Amino acid sequence: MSQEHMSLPKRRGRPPSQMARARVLKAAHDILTEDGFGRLTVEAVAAKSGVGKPTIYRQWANASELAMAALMSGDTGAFDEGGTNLRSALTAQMRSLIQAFATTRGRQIAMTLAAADPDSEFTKAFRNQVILSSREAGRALLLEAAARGEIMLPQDVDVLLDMIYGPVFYRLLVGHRPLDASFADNIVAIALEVVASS
Amino acid sequence: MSQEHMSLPKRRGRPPSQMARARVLKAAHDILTEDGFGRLTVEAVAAKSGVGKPTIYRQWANASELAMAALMSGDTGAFDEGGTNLRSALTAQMRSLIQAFATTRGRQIAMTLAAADPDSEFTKAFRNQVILSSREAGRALLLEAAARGEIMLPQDVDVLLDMIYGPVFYRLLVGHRPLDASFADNIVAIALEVVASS
Amino acid sequence: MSQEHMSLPKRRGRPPSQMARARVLKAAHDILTEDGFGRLTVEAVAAKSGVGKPTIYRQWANASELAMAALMSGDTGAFDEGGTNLRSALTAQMRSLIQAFATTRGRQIAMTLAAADPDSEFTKAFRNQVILSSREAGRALLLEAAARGEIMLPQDVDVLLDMIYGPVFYRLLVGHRPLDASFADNIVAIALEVVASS
Amino acid sequence: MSQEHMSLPKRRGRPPSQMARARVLKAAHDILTEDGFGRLTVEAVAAKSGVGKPTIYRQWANASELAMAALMSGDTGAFDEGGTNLRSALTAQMRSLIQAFATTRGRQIAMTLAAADPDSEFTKAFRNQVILSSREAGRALLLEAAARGEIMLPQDVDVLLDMIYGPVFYRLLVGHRPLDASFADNIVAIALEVVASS
DNA sequence: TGATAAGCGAGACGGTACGTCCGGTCTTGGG
DNA sequence: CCCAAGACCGGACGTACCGTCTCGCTTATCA
Repeated sequence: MSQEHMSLPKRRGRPPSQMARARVLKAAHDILTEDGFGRLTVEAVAAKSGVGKPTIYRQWANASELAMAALMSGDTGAFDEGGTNLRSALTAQMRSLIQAFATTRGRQIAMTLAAADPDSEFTKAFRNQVILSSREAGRALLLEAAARGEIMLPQDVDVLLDMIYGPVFYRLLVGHRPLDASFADNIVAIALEVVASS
Repeated sequence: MSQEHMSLPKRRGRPPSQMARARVLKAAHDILTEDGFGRLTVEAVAAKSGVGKPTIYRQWANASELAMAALMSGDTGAFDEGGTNLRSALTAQMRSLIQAFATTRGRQIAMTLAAADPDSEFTKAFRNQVILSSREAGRALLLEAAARGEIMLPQDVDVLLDMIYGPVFYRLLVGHRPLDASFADNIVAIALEVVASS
Repeated sequence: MSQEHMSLPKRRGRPPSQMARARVLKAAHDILTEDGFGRLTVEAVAAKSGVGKPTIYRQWANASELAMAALMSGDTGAFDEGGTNLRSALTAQMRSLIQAFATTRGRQIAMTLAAADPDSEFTKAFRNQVILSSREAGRALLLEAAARGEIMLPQDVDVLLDMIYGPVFYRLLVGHRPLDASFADNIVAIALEVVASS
Repeated sequence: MSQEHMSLPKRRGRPPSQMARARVLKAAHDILTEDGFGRLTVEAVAAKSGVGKPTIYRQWANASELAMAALMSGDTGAFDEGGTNLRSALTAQMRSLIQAFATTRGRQIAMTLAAADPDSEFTKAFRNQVILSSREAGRALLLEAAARGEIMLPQDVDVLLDMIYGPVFYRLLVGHRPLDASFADNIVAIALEVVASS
């Protein structure tokens, strides 16, 4: 009696082919990793996947949305949470994040986000799943530690979170300094100084 | 030994036209502010400026470089330094920076940077002049204050600088939170906690 | 031996809808007269008629056949036979024919015929009903007059008929001279000179 | 002082490539003879000729114009004028004409003409060069014979010409009777009856 | 009277071709 | 020797239709 009102649209007509969708995402992902964002054209994806261009355009409005879908499709969003206390957990997460973004893929994610229509629903989903999921995981770690009384959070946690995760994208996009493990460690060290309770 | 390093090649033929260069930059700037980065094509700039495409390609390798040149051309890189002590100076600078980037122009700068070849000399100049100049100004403020004994800097100042300036680009690119004056103030407040000397 | 050849298959299942057929032909006819042959696509007919594409393809193999069916559906093939003697009857028929073809519809008939598969059974029916019916009516008039002894027919009447009716399509297709009533009269005059008996 | 006003445009910029033009026409001609008018697409011509689509569209507005250009390019418009007197000359011309059109090419010419925009300048040139040149040659033959006093022309020679040349296109397009040499002979025979002077 | 079979609309599918935009290059005549 | 103009070839765009194929629904005949 609970989920009877769930979406049972029973739409007429031939349903969209899940196989076509999967082949498109696979092809887009391959092109992205092999040739880069600049080569991810709808034409190339259609040719590589064997799916017609109109079929692609039926689901995605342009190459940017397709790129976001491909980047999301093979992404769990999970991070190694490496320990019980805040410092080790946050450090593990930051190292994992930086390792994930310090590759070609990281730059492609940045380019994709920069090129995307910021108001599209697709873009919002991409932001939440790919960009902000780490930020939310970090927020959870901080809130738990604060609940345990280990730390004192500032009134505006969002700013602190941006100061932790923003620098990763800053270096990724600007490239003035390397993205490496010691960068992760240093950010965590400074952040923990801020929330040191005493 | 004085003017040997001067550039007096006395090359034969007609010299490059400074007027053509200026018209191209003007047209590129106008297109950028009116239509956005996506419409800044060499074709459109040539048509609007009345300059031939080859003339454009002689100076800039592609539309990205042209966009960077246009964005640099009308940019002094100067910031209002609003006071004598660190907090007011840093706050004034951050507010000024955020005000400058919290517009369409800011997003175009991010898109341009994301699309540019990261190894190009042009891109490096753009980074230094448009992106990193604020960061270097901030570094100067911090170093001066440390020299006065007002603050204690961490061993790696670069990380602290990235935690101050990275969040601006993070919000600019990701758009999850607004870029406003209170954001500037909050960042400065947290940063100053880190460097509090006692 | 009487109704064995009748089509009484009494097939099971839902019979084809005569209403769908009528709506398709109506829509095709409307598109043809409003937008021309180039706009007569199966897609457009389906959309305008509210009939599904597969239903259309069940009866007609392509847009050409559909166009021919639409052009045949509103066409009686009857001509005003305006008099008792050969000259007036032939003149009346030619004037009527030219009036019928000297419109947009005439050109569409020519385009349809040119685009159709010449070996299709559909095309043959279209030719006989729309193109050649006038020629056969003319043949009947000539044979009757010859039977009355008014004229002398050449050994190959087909060539004479082609010389009477061919020029109409010639001008229709090539457009070098107008299709008007005096053209009808002049053709009849020359044709009658040929068969003048004495 | 005479041809100074001739077209010496001295246009700036790179001139259109005659080689590209020739390759396009060659490819179009080959496709026309090998696959037929229905397969003559701009896409296919571009692929076969190695010329870019925009280059093709710069010269021809659509596939029909391209087909007409290809059909004109390999066409001298000359007919064997087989003799000194009217009957043999006209017979030779008609046989030659029918032989030229009683092939696949003939049907393609008809289809091309039917599909073409009747008001385009291109179409007019095609009509004059490919369709009506034979008619004008026939007019010349008749006028010469009339000048010699051999025949009596009707007041409207155009109608007579249409009755001679129209039947060829009639049979070509409608296909109800074969296009052969005896058809040519019969048409000439009947036409000469009309102009018999006595 | 109820099963079952065929036709129905809707609509996605893989495709082909369209006509256009822009990229980056090349070739002119003119300054 | 550079400039403007402008055509070149090529790659990709996003759209229109093609003709085919599932769908779930409707309508008829036959068991």
